[in-house]
Amino acid sequence: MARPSHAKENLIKAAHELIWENSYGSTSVDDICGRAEVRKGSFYHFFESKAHLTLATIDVAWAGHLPQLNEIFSPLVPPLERFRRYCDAMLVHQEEMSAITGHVCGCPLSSLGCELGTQDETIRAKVAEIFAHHLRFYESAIRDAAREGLVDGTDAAFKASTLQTYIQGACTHARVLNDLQPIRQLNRAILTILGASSTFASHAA
Amino acid sequence: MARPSHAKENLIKAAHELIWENSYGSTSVDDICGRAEVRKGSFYHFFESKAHLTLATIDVAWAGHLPQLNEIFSPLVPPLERFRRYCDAMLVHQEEMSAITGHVCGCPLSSLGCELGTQDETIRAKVAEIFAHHLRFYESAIRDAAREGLVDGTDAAFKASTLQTYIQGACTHARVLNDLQPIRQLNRAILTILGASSTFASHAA
DNA sequence: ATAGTATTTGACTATTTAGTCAACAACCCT
DNA sequence: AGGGTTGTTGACTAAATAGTCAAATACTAT
Repeated sequence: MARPSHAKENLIKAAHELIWENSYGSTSVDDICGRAEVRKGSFYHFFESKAHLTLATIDVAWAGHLPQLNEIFSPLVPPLERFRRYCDAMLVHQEEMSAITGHVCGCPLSSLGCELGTQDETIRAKVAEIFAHHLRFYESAIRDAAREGLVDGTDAAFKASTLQTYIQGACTHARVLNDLQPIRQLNRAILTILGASSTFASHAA
Repeated sequence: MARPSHAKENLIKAAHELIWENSYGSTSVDDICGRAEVRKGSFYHFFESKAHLTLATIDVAWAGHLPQLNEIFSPLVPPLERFRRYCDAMLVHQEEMSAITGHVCGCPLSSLGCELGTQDETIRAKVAEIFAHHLRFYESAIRDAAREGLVDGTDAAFKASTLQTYIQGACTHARVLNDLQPIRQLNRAILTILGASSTFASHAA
């Protein structure tokens, strides 16, 4: 063993930020090394390529995100409030990024998956896999809401995937419009899609 | 006047295809020239830069798309059928692209806007402007549907923007999953969002 | 202390990139 | 027919790009 180093994590953090804020294509290895304050030799000591670093970036981001999802979508939380908290957290997150970068950045996974979806199958598949995980949180919240009579429970799987598509759309749209409005409307739209009256939203709050 | 040429339109067509199928960042000027069978000198005779060509690409695509929108969303078409036709046309289009390229390609405008949203303000603004045009078609269809008692007409503007967000999400999601399913479910989801029973869908068909 | 190992470094290559330019060629109009 | 204008060409530059490598360095475990 030798020489403790933060280079690897610095590179992952820098890559995540730069790709999220800009894009995969416009972020060079030199850019990443620059922000991470790591020389290029070290980059290739830890990662085979830019694509491999990007995969690591996704893994690390997901590992950091999962505990939050588990907390927000805990079965102890009333089902519709899960969505409310989820939307709140997303808005806070987007507002922070917007304040830092001067742009609405949207969902890093979504943007990356969209950009590379047709080009890098490994990255596309990993993004898709993480989306599949999200779907389970939505679906279980919908079923719990149905059990409490808050929403219609028929076809929870379809409703969950509709929600996911919508959430992804809100992130993309917010980025394109450079406007947080779609994120602000997220919870209201989710309730509309679920067929729960928007009264539930304020009630849960 | 001198020498009629197809170089300009060939370049626009090639750029549109390559950027849609891959991405802006991974499409080089040489790639575009290659597919258009035009030499690079000619490229720069017609366009200042790759970004300028991309803007032209958006303009031309929109000019070609507008007549179809006008037809599909004609006030002579029953309002909910407008959405059905719109979804049908989108599915056909996506299936074609998928057959040609081997990938689900999603919405070229959406992908481009997402990729460049934080980097090229001119392109972002143009994409946003075209989205704003689309919104009017949705909104007017919703109002017409409300007048016929097919949907609840309160907050047509909110419902239209919810639809747009959803549609954009479906395109992005389909691309990331490399699966046409979100597009196939589009009409059903739209009816759900509008609060029209899905019976209307088959009725309209 | 020091041996061994993981990390760091900066200089290096080879390729790709956007963009330039001056000479040349084809067409339309008169 | 031929002049003027527009389009074409390919060779050119300069910068950016991903990725390599051998030598140097700093830490840890013994």
